Amino acid sequence: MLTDERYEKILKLLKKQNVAKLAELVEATGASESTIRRDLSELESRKKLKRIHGGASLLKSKTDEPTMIEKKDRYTEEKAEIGRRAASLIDDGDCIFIDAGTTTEALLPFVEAKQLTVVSNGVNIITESLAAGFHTYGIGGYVKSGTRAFVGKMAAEALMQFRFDKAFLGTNGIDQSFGYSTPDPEEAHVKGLAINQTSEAYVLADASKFKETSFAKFADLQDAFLLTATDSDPFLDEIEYDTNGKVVRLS
Amino acid sequence: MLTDERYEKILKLLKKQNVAKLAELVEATGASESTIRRDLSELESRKKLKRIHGGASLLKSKTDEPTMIEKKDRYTEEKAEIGRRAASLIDDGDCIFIDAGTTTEALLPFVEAKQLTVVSNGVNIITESLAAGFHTYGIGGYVKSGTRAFVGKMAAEALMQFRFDKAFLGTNGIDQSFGYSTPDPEEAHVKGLAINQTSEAYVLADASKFKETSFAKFADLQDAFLLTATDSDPFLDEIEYDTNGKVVRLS
DNA sequence: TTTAAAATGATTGATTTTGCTCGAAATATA
DNA sequence: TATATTTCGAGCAAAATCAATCATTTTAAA
Repeated sequence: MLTDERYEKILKLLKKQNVAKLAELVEATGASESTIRRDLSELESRKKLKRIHGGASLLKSKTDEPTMIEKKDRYTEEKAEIGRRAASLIDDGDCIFIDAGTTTEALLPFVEAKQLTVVSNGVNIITESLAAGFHTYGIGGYVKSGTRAFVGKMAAEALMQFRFDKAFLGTNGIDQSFGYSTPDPEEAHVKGLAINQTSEAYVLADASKFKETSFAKFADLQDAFLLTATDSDPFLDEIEYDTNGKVVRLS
Repeated sequence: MLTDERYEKILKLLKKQNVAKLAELVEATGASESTIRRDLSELESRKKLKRIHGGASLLKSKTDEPTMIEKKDRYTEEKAEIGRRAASLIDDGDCIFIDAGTTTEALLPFVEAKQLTVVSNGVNIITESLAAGFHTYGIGGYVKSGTRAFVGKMAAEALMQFRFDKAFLGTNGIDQSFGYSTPDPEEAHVKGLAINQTSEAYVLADASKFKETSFAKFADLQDAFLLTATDSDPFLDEIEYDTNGKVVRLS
């Protein structure tokens, strides 16, 4: 049995069972314990699986979503300030789009408007908006497990049916030449469409996103206002100069 | 039994029952009391559950609405049994529709399939399906605040783009002449469409729905299988006779 | 064919996990 | 309140698993 062949078998069995005991893998491959141990070490370093005492398990843990929860804890202060500022832009009776993500999630708690129509591609946002008592629309489509955002063709088509007064978007990178970007092209597409459908677009970002580029660009800097938690940052000044004032400052 | 396997089992059982006694967990895993105690300590420190004297309980997430929780408490046993039965109908690789509502929410915890595609009009269902690691689609549209269900024209159009192996629906009334009905015509419309798009439709209902009629009819009794928690009820026999066997009995 | 390199399987001592026991703490019962 | 029962946590020894090592086999290269 070739080495790669064993790797295949191990991963296949794992996918089937989620976890596998060392003895099971020995049985399935016909190799010795030592070899399987070495295989597991190798596959672990390749990020294909996780070794556990007595065997191995798949990486993706089905039940928990550490990314969302962990992310939420960080930068809480800054995000709250961003949310506060964004909320102050909203008028009673507005029809707004709120992007999926943790930064945009900080917006709704600060909204003062009594009457508001919220459209979102984020499951978490939808839940919050309902709890706040606003008229709420979700765009449909495939739901990404990480960010819990609707993406894909269905999401895009549904989005085309709306027009917004304001759109609030998250981002993963802001770069002077590459513009706004995010890791997933599918999500980037939805963000881009949202910007097309709105009168005013705002990108909400904390300082960790400055001068970063991600895989998929969704807008030029000119296409949206940049909204951050601070008023004085040299990077902000540069952006403001480049875009003829597309930066939100606290008035 | 591997450590991670036990963790999974413990959490799964907890999700199913909300609380679990130590003895139950010992029974379910085959491990000793000491080991389960150690597992619970570990899982508690990971914030996955809360230890209580005699066992463990879920820690309630603040995103759940109080109204939802209250409703959940009632008929819990019966709903769990309905969920169990419905889940047993699902095969690996199926593509299923799950209706919004509390009764249908009891389905997912019992699903054993590894690979499953879930389409739903319920925000709560979408969240659960994601947590369970399934491929998840949401139909879009206006979100009703009470049931947190997508409704309206957008929802209907989105639904038309899918075909299901099985559809699981909730209802508010089952009547021999009026068929299946629910209070909101908008929701009724979506339910009706879902039935059109599926090979097999199942209506999940507890005994409180028998001989009730609600405002808006969404299907005739012949259009779907009736799935309840019991096998012996005179009303079931009548339905079965009227519909030529459209009642699911435990086999 | 010869030689070097890589992979394998067995062995061994170290480490981790497990189940049991027992006194303490919490809960239920009288 | 007092007493009985259950549950808990810590310590310990047995069992399972692990990482490291080394001799042997297989593979590749010269």
